Order: sequence, then structure tokens, then C-alpha cells
Amino acid sequence: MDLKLSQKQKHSESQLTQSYWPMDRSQDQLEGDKERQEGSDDDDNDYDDDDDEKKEEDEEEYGDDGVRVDVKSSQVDSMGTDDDGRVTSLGLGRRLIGRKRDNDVEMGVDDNDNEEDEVEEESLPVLLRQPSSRPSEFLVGPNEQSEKEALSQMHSQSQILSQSQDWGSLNDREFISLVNQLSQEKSLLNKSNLSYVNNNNNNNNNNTTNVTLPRENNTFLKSINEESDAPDDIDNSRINRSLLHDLNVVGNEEDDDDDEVVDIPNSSLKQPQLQDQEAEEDKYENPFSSLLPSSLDSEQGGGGAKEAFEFGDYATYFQNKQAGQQEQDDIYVDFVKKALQSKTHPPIFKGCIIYVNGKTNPDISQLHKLIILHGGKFLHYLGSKGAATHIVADNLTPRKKLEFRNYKVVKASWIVESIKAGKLLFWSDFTLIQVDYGQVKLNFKPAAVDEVVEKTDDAAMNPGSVDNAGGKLTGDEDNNDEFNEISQLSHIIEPGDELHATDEDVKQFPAQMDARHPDFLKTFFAKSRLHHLSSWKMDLRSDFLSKAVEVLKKRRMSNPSSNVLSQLGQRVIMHIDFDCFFATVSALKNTPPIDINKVPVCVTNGGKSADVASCNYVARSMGCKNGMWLGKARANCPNLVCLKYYFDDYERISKMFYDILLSYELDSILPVSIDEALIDCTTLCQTLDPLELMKEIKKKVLEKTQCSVSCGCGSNVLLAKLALRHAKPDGVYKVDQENVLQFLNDVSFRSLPGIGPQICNKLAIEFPNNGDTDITVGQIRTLKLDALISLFGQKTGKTIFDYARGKDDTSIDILSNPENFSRKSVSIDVNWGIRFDEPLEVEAFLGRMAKELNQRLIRARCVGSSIVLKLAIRHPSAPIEPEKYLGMGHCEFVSKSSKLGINTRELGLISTELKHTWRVLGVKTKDLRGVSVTMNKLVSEDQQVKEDVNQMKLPFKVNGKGIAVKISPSKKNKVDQPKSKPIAITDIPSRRVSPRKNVMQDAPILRQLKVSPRKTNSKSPVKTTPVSLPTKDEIEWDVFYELPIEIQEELKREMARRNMLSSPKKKNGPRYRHDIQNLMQSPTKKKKRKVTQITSQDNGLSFQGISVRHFDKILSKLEQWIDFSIVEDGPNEIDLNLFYDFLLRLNEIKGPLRVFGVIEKMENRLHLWNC
DNA sequence: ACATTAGGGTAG
DNA sequence: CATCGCTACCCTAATGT
Ligand SMILES: Nc1ccn([C@H]2C[C@H](O)[C@@H](COP(=O)(O)OP(=O)(O)OP(=O)(O)O)O2)c(=O)n1
Repeated sequence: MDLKLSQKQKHSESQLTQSYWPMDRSQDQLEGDKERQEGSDDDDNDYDDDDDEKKEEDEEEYGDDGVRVDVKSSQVDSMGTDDDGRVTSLGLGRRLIGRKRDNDVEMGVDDNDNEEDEVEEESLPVLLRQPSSRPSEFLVGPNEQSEKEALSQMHSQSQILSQSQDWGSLNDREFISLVNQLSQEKSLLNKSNLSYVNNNNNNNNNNTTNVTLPRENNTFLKSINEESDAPDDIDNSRINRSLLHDLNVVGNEEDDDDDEVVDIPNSSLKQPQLQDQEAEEDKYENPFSSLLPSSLDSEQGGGGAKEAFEFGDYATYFQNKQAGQQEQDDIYVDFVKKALQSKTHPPIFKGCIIYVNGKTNPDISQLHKLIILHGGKFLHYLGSKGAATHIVADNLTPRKKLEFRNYKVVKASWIVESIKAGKLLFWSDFTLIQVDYGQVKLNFKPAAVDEVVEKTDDAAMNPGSVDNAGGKLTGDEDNNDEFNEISQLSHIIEPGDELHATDEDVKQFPAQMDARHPDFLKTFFAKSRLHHLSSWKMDLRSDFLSKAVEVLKKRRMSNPSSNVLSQLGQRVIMHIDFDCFFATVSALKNTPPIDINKVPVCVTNGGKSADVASCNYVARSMGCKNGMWLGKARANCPNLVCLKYYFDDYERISKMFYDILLSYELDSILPVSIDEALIDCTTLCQTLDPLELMKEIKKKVLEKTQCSVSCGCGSNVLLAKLALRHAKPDGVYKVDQENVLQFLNDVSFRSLPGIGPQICNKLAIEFPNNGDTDITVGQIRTLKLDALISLFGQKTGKTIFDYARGKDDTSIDILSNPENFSRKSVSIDVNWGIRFDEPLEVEAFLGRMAKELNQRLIRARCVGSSIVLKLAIRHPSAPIEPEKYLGMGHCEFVSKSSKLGINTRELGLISTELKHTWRVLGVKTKDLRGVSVTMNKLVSEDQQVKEDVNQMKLPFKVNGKGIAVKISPSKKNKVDQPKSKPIAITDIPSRRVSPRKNVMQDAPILRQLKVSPRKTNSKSPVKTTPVSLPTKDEIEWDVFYELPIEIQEELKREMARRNMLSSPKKKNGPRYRHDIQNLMQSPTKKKKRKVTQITSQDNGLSFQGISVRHFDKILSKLEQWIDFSIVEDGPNEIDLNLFYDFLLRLNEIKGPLRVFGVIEKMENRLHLWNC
């Protein structure tokens, strides 16, 4: 994983786009060099921790190839001695790593692959690394030779295991039964000395196909073991054949006609295959297409006739379509076979069902042909339940990485190389997805060792973080024993002494004010300049803008002549901006006031890695910049004076500024930010020289605010902006129409609006001779439109092309198209202070985010129907703690949007959806570094109320003519509706509307909640299993934990993929309790106590002034509320939110049972009304 | 073909 | 102690329908 980054870096720096601050460094380089000459080289390090990290990674990984791996292996080694169930496993894990490196050298893979391979080595799915799954005979002999041997065999085993790891095609019930069998058999195996691999394998096959393969694989492995004497020269073909065999059994369900291949004895296959291999190799010297008959290409586009059936719904249609294509494939293969009787394509991919994702090196159509010609199945659409055995991809977005976690994802070269080799190569040598090594460490003791290493790693890079890492260490030890969780769960239901003890911790908690603290958001936003900046802007864009529209309209009414004038072709646009706004105001506010023309000042929170929000021009001349870290700014400018933020004053002064602007007879005014506005003063400038106007404005503002502004003027927004830049500081400038091109010639490309560091970098490649000097707009003008479009895409290319010619048709006319300026989304981003240990903490936080979003939506007077959760995840190469305190460091981003089905801003709905999405994304809690939540598809509240009278109804349905959750049919098209998906496991009851369904079908809450979260059994009946184990609905956890930890992890991942509970419920509880626990538990959740620690204050919880101690009273109050609400035609939104809050806290403090008590009571009440 | 989604980039 | 790395909008590429 580390290597991956480095590799990316090596190849193209600009590809590193997933970092939150990807371009800080280049920005520094680009601008820093221009604005100041002094030492920007080594300052790089301070400027952004990410660069630091990358550098270090570089050194570590490239300086000494083996460093990291060795560290890992020694970790693993020391883990290995812990307890015997895991000894061999871990010990072998180390050896596997060692072998792999040898292998790389010997196999002489090409450079790229080499790097990746090594990276991916660690990332073999755990089950495949699963060394304890080796039959004990593989462990013979401590000497090197046999060790190598063993490893080779392991590899092959892995292959088999992985191939048969066809979880995806099992339904949940089958899967559970598989897990249980696995567990059961393992405990037998402990005594009988058999390997897991075989058993797993068999079980799997049994489950899938009802075919038993009692000992075949065993025999196979055994024979390998006996025969193989050249360890690094594994008899691949044999393995392969066995693999084929194995696969064929799995694949039998779908095609039975190739049995002969399977039945060919291993040895007899060997020769023909080698021949094939040679033949193939020849062909592969040529482009891939040469492999394929020429008719193929035409064939491809051809037969649509089959699809001309009438299909029912879309899903069926696609199923049918899929089937149709499969047939086409078969026909095609037959055709080719007949056409090329001389050459046969070895059925390398027999049993493989392969899906190709995204761009690949041989492109998808080539791969398609290659796959089907070589006996594989090509999957045109990846269904939700993965039928695919492999996914081929050369790149994966972070999102896809998560999605495909539990698939075998291989690079396209796997296909190509396998064909070249004439046999199926180990997919794991071509794997693309890395499994985070850290995942294993969560659950067992040796993890602590791992942590320690990470800590020292971290500390080495960044001594300041030792304490934090240390803290984490102890935290982790807490986590070690999975069984702890069970006892701890009981605390949720019966808070005991321990809870009280931790309550005291709560009070001391602010020791570290991170996102776990209930008040975090409040304090964070209060101090965040960027938050202020954003919210000021939105305020201006709503409040001020509507006021301005009103004022301007009124004026226009009274002075109709301006209407005519405003039609004039040539407009006069001005851009006005305070000079270093924060710095100026803060200097003014400071006691005693500071002369910003002499003293270098900046506004910052203080500290080494704190951002400089704004610095004055004195400081800028010494190399400081807005957004730079204070540490670096200080280094550039040692006598820099730091000033505090004065948010209120910024706001106050801004208001004066805008009042002044609005006092002019403007055609339009558009707020750009707190300190910056665009005005259209075409009419005014018919009678007034723009320069005079600018000077006047400048003077007025200075008088009123004692702060200087600069003004730029031009015929469009672009020119006004560039003129402003030219005018700064403390000046005015007008771009004359005649001089536009000349003016532009020397403007730097980077200073064009919308041109940031990334685009700039991209373009720098086009001007390699430019060296360090900035590319100018004049240079851009020499580029052809096509060139720009191919570089930047259709729109961006055209825009740049026009910009280079001074053309810009951006409208700031707020009067004629006000809708252009209405907001289209509301979002909350928090990428600082995000540190969680437990998924429950995240969910609590998401609840608070939901609340905040709800309030912002209320403030914005709108509702929405689509919500996006975006998570920042610590990049695998980034240290646990970044340089910036509680910062996010270098991150990967993953986002997922979901449709709410109705226009809403209801807290419960939002919260539930977010939590659900969070679970679906399955991000490792401890690596979470940022959370962002966006409501999209906004509709104004008024509009919504008009269109849907029932908007604010109770969150539960009442039968008959009573209250109903309803979707207004009139706006079906506008509302984003979820695809039919299973009922979410929600911890807090909330309606989930199935939009297309009749309202009447909505289950009452309680029933919804009691329903099994996934309708696991509805579709396919459970297949009988040869092993006479009782089929159960749940995992038998006791036995499950007998499995080696890696297998547990692997299975857990699969459970997670299925959204199944991946940890045991409370022991010995009555049945219904299990269900509730089940529902309340996220699949990834471990335990609950910590959240309780943080958020609970038992005594404090009350509802409507009634303490929880008088629970009955609360219940009757709620009943009253229902009665009232029904009479009043629905509850009030505020009440709903209060109630929701209460439920949340009740859940946190008293546990889910209480919540269900409440719900039951309420539902009973509702039933009364029904009758 | 067109709509939707995920990701990325930018500005202040 | 540190530190408060937000947020709306646009665009593109890849997918889904
Ligand atoms: N990375 C940034 C950029 C800006 N700001 C804040 C501080 C600035 O004072 C204000 C306005 O931003 P400007 O880009 O207008 O920069 P200044 O006003 O500071 O300087 P000038 O406009 O003179 O270049 O926004 C910030 O906090 N962080």
C-alpha cells in the first residue's frame, strides 16, 4: 500500500488527487518561487505534513526495499508465539512474505508488477494467507528447503481455496450454514490433523452444488507434497488442472457439458497444455487482437435479435439480456472452435466467472473474447450478489475498492499472462486490492505488538505524536478479546458500576476535544474560519441577495430608463475586495492597533501547524501566504505578528461594505464572499467614469471601515477579476476594451478564475520549456481549442480557450435569473478532530451531523431527497497521527449517495440513512479522518408544502383515512427515490418509505423492526447439505471463535458484505432479545460501552421535563402526544426532533430495550386509533 | 442515448 | 499545549438504465 502511493508518485505526481490537500506542495512551488525567493525548498516539509509523509515513505520504501516488509514479518513472528491455534498461521504468514520476495526476484516480472506484487503480498485475502490451514504434513522439517516447499504448496492451496470461495453465490442462510460447518469441522480437525483448506473447500462445494468431493483435494495436495522437489518451480499445470477440476464442480450448476475436461487425469493433461502454451506465446508477441479471429469484431455488434423479446421489469430484462449474451458467447465460442479446428484454446478460465470493471489494458472487448475463448464466463453486469469469481480491473476508485473487497480483484494482466502461460496463474499474484493488515489485529492480543510498531514508526517521523499513539495502544488492548464484548453488552441493558465509573471520565473528557464529544461540532464551527467563510457566503447569497433583488427591483420600477440602458452590449463589471481582509480587521481590532503597512501580521490560531488565514502585504513580501502553516510562515518571516480571529468584526465590517455598495444605483450586485463582491454598474457608468466610481467606493469604504479595498473593472467578470488582482493592494484598475489581449498576455495562467494547482500542473506538461516561470495567458492563446479540450475536457477546455481571449459570459444578473443563484445543496464537512474507536461512536456522531443538517435545512427553508455521505479515510501510507493536531492528514475519499424517496429534512430519516450508509461503506472506524454529509435535490419548503400536504405527518402510518405517509404523485419525477432495497437495519425506528408501493403496505414500525433485516430465505430454498448439521439461522459463535483468526476475519468480511451481524449477540438472552440486539447492532459494531461513557448522563435524561426515572409518565406523555397529533393532523417538526433526540439518548443510556418499549407503547396507541 | 453516480477541483 | 483542514458549485469519467 505504501508502495502504491510511491509508485503513483513516481509516475505522475498529479495523479495523487486523493489527498485532501493534494497540491499544497506544487502550489508552494509554483507561487512560492514567484512571490519570494528565499528558501522554499526545505520549507516544503513544514508546509504540509502530507508531503512530509510522502517523502518519508519514499525513502523508506525505495531506500531499502525490505524495510517495511521485514518489520511486518518480525511483528508477525512475535505474534506467532502467542497461542497455538495461531502459531503456525502467523509463523507461516511471515514465511509467505519472505518467499514472496524471493519469488519476485526469480520470476522477473516487469517493473510495475513487481512493485505492485510486493505491495499486494500483504494484502492477500487473509483466508488465502491462512497458513494454519495447511495440512500438518506441510509443516515437516524446519529446514529451508521444506519450508519453501511448504510455501509453494500453500500457494497452490490458497489458489484452490480461493477459487472455491464462492461465497457470493450462496444465499445468507447457506452461508451461515457453511460457516457453522466450517466451525464444526474445525474443531474435529483440531484432533484429526486435517487441513481447513480441504474442509472449507468441500463444504463450500457441498453447499453450492450438492456434490461431495470427499478426498480428492486432499489427495491432490498430498501428491504435490510428495512429488514436488523443485519448490520454486511449482508444477503449476497440475495445480491448475486440479483447480479446474475444483472449479468445474462449482461451475457445474451452469454448464455441465464440459465434464470430460474435468475428468481427464491430472498427469495426462500436462503435455497438451504445454504445447498450447507454446503456441499461445507465439501469438502473444502480437497485439491481443491477433489472437482472435477477425470475425469476432463484427460479431460483437451483431446479434441484437435475441433481445427482441418483451421483457417484464428492468431487472428481468437485464437478467434475460445477460442470459442472451451468455448464449451469444457460447455460440461465438462454438463458431470459433469450428473455424479454427487446428488451434484450440485451452479452457484456462473454465469455471471462472469474470467481470471487467473500468478501463483495462487489453480493453474490455478484447478481454471478453479472450475469456470466453479460454473457457471462462464473461459477466456483462455485476449483480448485487456477486456471481463473479473474479473481477478484472486495472484501476479502482476508492469506492470500488470497498465494494469489491470481498471479491478476487485482479489486473487485466492476469488474463493475458495466464493465456500466455497457457494455464491459470495464481490470481493472487495479480491482485489489485490490498487488504489492510491492520484488520487482523483488532481481535487478538498480538495486535498490541503491531500497534507498538506503528507507534514507533510514527514517533520516528513525528516525535510529537508519541503520546497519542500510546493512548491508542492501551485502548486497543481493551479490544482484544472478542468475548469481552459480550459481557460488555450487558452493560447497555443494565448499566452497572463500571458505567458509573466511566461517567466520571465523561466529566474529564474535554481533555481531548475530538469529534466524540457531544459539543464538538459547536466548538469546532465556532472556531473554524472556513466554516465562517462558507456560512457568511451562504448568508449573503440568501439574505443579502434577496434584499438586494428587492432594492434593485424597486429602483428599476421607479426609473424605467435603466431597463433600456441595461440592454447595452458592453457591460461594466467591477470586482471589489478588501485587502487582506482578516489581517486588516484583526490589526485594527488589536490593542493597540497595529500599522499593517509596516508590521508583518497574520491571523491564526497559533501553533506550528495552524493555518494562516490571512497575512498582510508586508508579510507576503517575506514569503507568507494565506493558507500556509504558521510554522512555515514563521520560518519565512521570523518577526511575524500573530493576531486572533475577530469573526464578529469581520461580519460587522462586511455589512458596512455591502451597505455602501448597495447604496449605488447598480444594475446588479453579486456577493462573492464576506469581503468581496461583483457589481454591474453599466448604467451608472454611462454618466460616470468607472475609475472615478471605483475611487469613490474605495474612499467611502475606507472612511467607514478604516479598511482598504481594491477595485478592478472590466467588461466581464473575468476581466474585472484580473483587473482587481492587478490593482491590489490598495488600488484600482480598469482593463480597457482595446487593450484586453495585451493586458492578458502577461497575466499568469494560474490567476485565471477556476484555474487551480491541478489544472496548472497538467498544463505545465505542455510547456516543458517554461521551467520555473509561470505560464502566461499569452502562451495559452497559442494552444488550439482541440488541444485544450483533449487536455481538460469539453467545457473546461472551451472555457480556458475563451478566457485566453478575454471572453467570459458568466452572468451576475441576479434580477433576470435569480434561480441561478439559489442553492442546490446543503452540506456539512468535518475533516478535523475526527477520531473514533468504535463504530457506535461514529453513529452517534452521524446522529449529531444529521441534527446539524436538519437545522441547516430548516434555516435554508428547504427539503431534499438525496443524501450523500462522504468519508475521509487515512491513506494506508499515512501515519496514524498526522502532523497537524487532530488533522486529517493524507486521506482517501469514499462517498455514497442514497435516495430518501421523499423530500424531507426529517432528523430521524436523515440520521438513519447516514448510519446505514456508513455501515454499507464498511470503513475501518479507526481510520476515519473526515465526515461529510450533503443533502441534494433541494426543493424549497414552500414548494414542498404546496405539493405535499402530508409532509410533516407522523413518522408512522395510520390506516384508513387517517394520517398516511404519502408521496405526492405529482412530483414523482423530482423526488429521488430509492431503488428497492431491503429494509435497513436501523437502530432508531424511522419510516423507510417504499416509494412506489401503496402506502397501505407499509409495515407498522414494530413489525418492520422485527422483520429480519435481510430477507435471506425468501428467494432460494436452502439446499440440503451432505453433512448432517442442523441448518441454523445464525452463526454459532462459540464454535466460530474456534476458527483461526484469519479465517474468522475472512468470514466476517463476507458477513459484512452481506450486512450480517458479524459478532455474537448477547448470550443466553431470550429469543426476542436476540432479535432486538440483532437489529440494534451494526454488523461491524464491537461494543458499546465507550459511547455510553461519553454521551450518557443517566441522571440528566429527561423528556419534556420528566425524568427517565418516571418512565411511565413519559410513556403516557407520548400517548397524549399521539392523540394530539392525530387530532391535529400530524406532529410538529420540532416535537419530532425532540422525540428523536430522546430516543437516541435513551438508546445510549438505557439500551435498545427501552427504546422498543417506547415504540411498542406508541404503536399500541396508534392501533387504538386505527380501530 | 441519456441520467445518475463517484470523484475531483476550485475558491475564499 | 496543539488545533478548529468549510462548503457550494462545477466538471469529467464511468456506470446504470
Ligand atoms: N486559504 C484561505 C483564504 C482566505 N481566507 C480568508 C482570510 C481572508 O482574509 C479572507 C479573504 O480572502 P482573500 O482571498 O480575499 O484574501 P485576503 O483578503 O486576505 O487578501 P487579498 O484579497 O488582499 O489577496 O478569506 C482563509 O481563511 N483561508
